[in-house]
Amino acid sequence: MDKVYKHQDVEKKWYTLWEKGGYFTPRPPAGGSGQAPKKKPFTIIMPPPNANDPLHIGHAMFVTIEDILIRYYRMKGNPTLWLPGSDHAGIETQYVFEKKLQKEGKSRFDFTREEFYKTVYNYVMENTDIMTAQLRKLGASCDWTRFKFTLDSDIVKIVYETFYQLYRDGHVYRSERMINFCPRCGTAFSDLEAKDVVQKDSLYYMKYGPFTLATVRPETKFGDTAVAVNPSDKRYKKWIGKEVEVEGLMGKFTMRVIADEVIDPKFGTGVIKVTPAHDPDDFEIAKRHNLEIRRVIDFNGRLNEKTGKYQGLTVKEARKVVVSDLEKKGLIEKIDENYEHSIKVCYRCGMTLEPMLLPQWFVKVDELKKPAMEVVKKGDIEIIPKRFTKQYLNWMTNLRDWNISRQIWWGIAIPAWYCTDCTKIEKIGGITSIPKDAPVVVQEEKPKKCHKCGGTDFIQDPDTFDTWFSSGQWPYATLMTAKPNDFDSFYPTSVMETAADILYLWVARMIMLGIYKTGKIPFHTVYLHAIVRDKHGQKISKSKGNIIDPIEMAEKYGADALRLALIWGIAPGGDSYMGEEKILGMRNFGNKLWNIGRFIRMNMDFFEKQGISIPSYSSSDERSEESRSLLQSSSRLRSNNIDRSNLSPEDKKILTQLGMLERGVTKEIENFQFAKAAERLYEFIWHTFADKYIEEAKVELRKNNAEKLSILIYVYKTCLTLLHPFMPFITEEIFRELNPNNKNPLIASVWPNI
RNA sequence: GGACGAUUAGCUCAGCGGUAGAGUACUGCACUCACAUUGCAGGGGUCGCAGGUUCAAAUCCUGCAUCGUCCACCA
Repeated sequence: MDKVYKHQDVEKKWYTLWEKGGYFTPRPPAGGSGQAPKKKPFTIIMPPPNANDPLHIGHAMFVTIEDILIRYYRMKGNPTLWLPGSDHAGIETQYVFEKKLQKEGKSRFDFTREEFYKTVYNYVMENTDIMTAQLRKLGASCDWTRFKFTLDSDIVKIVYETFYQLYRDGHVYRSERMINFCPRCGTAFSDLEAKDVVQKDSLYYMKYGPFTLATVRPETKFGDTAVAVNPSDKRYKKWIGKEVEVEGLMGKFTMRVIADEVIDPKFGTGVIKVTPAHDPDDFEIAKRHNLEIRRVIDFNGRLNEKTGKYQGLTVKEARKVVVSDLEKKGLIEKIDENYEHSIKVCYRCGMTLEPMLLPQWFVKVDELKKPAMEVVKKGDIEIIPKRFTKQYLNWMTNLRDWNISRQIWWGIAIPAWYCTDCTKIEKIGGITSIPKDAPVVVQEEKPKKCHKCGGTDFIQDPDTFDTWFSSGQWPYATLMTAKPNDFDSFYPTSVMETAADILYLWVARMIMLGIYKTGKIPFHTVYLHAIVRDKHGQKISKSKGNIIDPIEMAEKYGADALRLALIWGIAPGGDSYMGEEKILGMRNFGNKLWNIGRFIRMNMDFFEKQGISIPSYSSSDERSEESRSLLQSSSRLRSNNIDRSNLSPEDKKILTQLGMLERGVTKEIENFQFAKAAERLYEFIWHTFADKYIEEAKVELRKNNAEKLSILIYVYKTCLTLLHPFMPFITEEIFRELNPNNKNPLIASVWPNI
């Protein structure tokens, strides 16, 4: 054995051997004679990484955890499937790509939609290759023969079927509602994608006919269609229902005064202007009072032709100009400059979101959420850590209809068609707007003839699906399309392991859609890991410059060291911190492990040269399928050639401790306590086995005590087996060094039976 | 405005009813005989604050403080 473990060569070599050997593909349950009870399949659907960016440390986190589980169950003999994939990540990818275009001085509007789609597709394909190579580097033992992409035609077909079904069942509808629109990204977002930011703004008290009212958005005044007060507000009672005359920037106009319960008399002066087209609350008020809805801001974030000389100004610019003009006219009474409130910004680009009216497709969640809550309440789906159960249920309770249409090109086109003869199609600020009540045909193919007017020209809905609408179907969509019978064999899956911050965005939707489409839960257990932080506990982000590149770390210290460092010292669901020193420490552990192997190998060589035979102490490499039953039925101590009475107290002690370790590690893995399992192994291997037992054994080895060596080999090999899920490469390499003639690699060895 | 989490050794975190733990950092000694990516030895904490329950509390309860996360349509 080399003096130093060379992880670069070893990792590449073994990954190729494993993959070529077909070890990642699920094998039928053991028990050739058909006597052995069939073991339950163990399945994880990999959260598909976005196909637009190389992997970051968070990906390395889920790879580590999932690979530990997968390797463990595979060694236990369960038919084990880990299905990999990648996500087209609509908005994310389009954003990244448009930024790239911007650098080249271009925009998406320089392309036709088809060209754009094709260009992004090629870009994504290139990235996918990088991404899958990186997953391999980290040791992910997933089944590449079943790799799926969210835009694979068979996946898209299933996404469409679900959409048709939802539409037929009345769970999907098209409607005009106030949505969060990002003028820079040019698309609407769901509520979850709108980030709340608290900031200080000016609150303007402006004169408005006989009233003074407070607003932070004077620039929207051109869209006002009423003035509202609280019905019980004595100050304004006499005005309710009356028309008032208001002096404005574009002359005098009249405005109706209405009363609505939502108006807080304590806010400002107790009077508000109602701007239904640009404020969600005002929109609701307008619906109750049948007010006119007048849009004055376009989808490009600029004021439109209804605003006279202000047309073309951005919201920000317009606010300044409008305020200064109002001041000139003496219409501003006072300005509170320290008004603190929260606004919604685009989670992607940080731009202030404009509440806008645009017809959108929605999933009605009322009926979908009921069973999705039930299964969690009843424990059919267990969420780990437990505290997220409450969060999940709470969120579900308050869940509102889900906007699933996005005004972007990169994604799955919505299969809906409108007859151009009986529909008035408008282009507003780069957005194609189709009226909310337009007759729609929901199907994949372009319809031939309009049932209403007989027209033959149709336009497809210009929008694409929210990425989460397709990834929300991932567990069943993948299994229905990967290999024949996969769905029957592996659905519902065992564990959904993912980051805690997408519990709502993704997990909740998978549960709702999974139950709706298949009648079954998509997975039994949800295991949520928290975010990886840097060594100071800071959130990792590009802007902070504290990025830890997992691939760089794996190249420097080895994937094994990185993997162990990632799960080291964290409670389930607790935040993980990651510093280079930690990886270094784990690399050192690997070095220790390697040197124990060298020590044993050297002694084996020495004994063999002397012609001393080493008794076999039931080594795990010989646990073939045939010997499995033997192992299951009898104690390993009795199944070997060692006379138990010869064991020294130290031997008995180490074997007892080893037994405890086997039980401990097994229990911890099954309880998702990976850090505990790893710590037990670390402690035993280094401080119990190496520091104490081996040191004591040296005396006996010098006396050519072959039985001592056989116990060393046995304990060590067992450790390698137990450690394999955590550090697959180095354990596999040492294992081979100790058994050069054994064809059966450690990845296919049998987990110690307990 | 709600909900949840955190507060333990210089740093990052485990422990969650029974004599304070890990990694890392630090100090001293030790390199022919597996490993200096090492070994041996050691220093370092009234476990955020204040009450309470208990024979016994980092650990359970109550309140407070600070930090963080999520949720919520308030102009």
